[in-house]
Amino acid sequence: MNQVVHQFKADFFKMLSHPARLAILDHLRAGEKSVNELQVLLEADQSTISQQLAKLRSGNLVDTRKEGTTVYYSVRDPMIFQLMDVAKEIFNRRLISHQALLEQVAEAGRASEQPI
Amino acid sequence: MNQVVHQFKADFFKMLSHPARLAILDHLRAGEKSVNELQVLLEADQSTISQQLAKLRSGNLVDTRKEGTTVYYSVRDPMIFQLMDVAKEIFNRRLISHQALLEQVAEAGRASEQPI
DNA sequence: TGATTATATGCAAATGTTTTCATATTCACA
DNA sequence: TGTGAATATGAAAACATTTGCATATAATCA
Repeated sequence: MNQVVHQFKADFFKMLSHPARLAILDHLRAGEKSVNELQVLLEADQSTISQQLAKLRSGNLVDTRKEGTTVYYSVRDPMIFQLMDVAKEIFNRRLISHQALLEQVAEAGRASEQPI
Repeated sequence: MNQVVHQFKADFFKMLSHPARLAILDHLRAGEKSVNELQVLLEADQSTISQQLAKLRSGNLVDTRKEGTTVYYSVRDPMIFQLMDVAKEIFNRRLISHQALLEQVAEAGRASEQPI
């Protein structure tokens, strides 16, 4: 396993290392969504969503379909969901300590709830 | 799935978004390794390895065991390998276009081979 | 104790990512 | 054609990560 391949894989995981992108992918589990729908679901502004989508596109994680002025996004390979599910399993097994998560949740409760 | 959880998961994937950290984890598949062994395997300098290990520690991905002045690292939850294997599968299915990988490999061939 | 080996940490420079705001493009329809 | 709606892009500021170097700690051994 050489350096180039590891760099390549690192770039792939980097795609998944932003909360908005994970949220987008989660919403796409149910099927394709338009930019506007995602914008509403994530409560983030248009430009932010569009730029995160651009990243997902550049990483070939999503496909697009245009209908009039509306662009629909969908995940290219549903196996990405399997990956996310394995990650979820790892959480459930407390690789990341329960404590740390609780602290973050408490922290978020104290601060006003923020959109993406 | 709220914002805090997505942030938490994003941080987790971020752990895997660096080539040196992925290389370290791959080497740990075979069992625990000392910092020095990893240093040799990755051809990176001591401080760099140590700081990447510090990240993996802070993310609770690895455990350490001290023996004299030597510190041995091992992965805490082997399920992380399952995650990496699913990622590999996704590559094999060409989620990431074969073309892009070839370009990067060619690029790396042109430039002199670099350590981590 | 002093020297040596193994590992960790602090800090500043270099680099990369994210956000925000403004503007551009594309399509539809009056 | 002109206007509005949906999406994309550019660029600068804010922020985070990575690297390299110097130094610190901790254990071993002469």
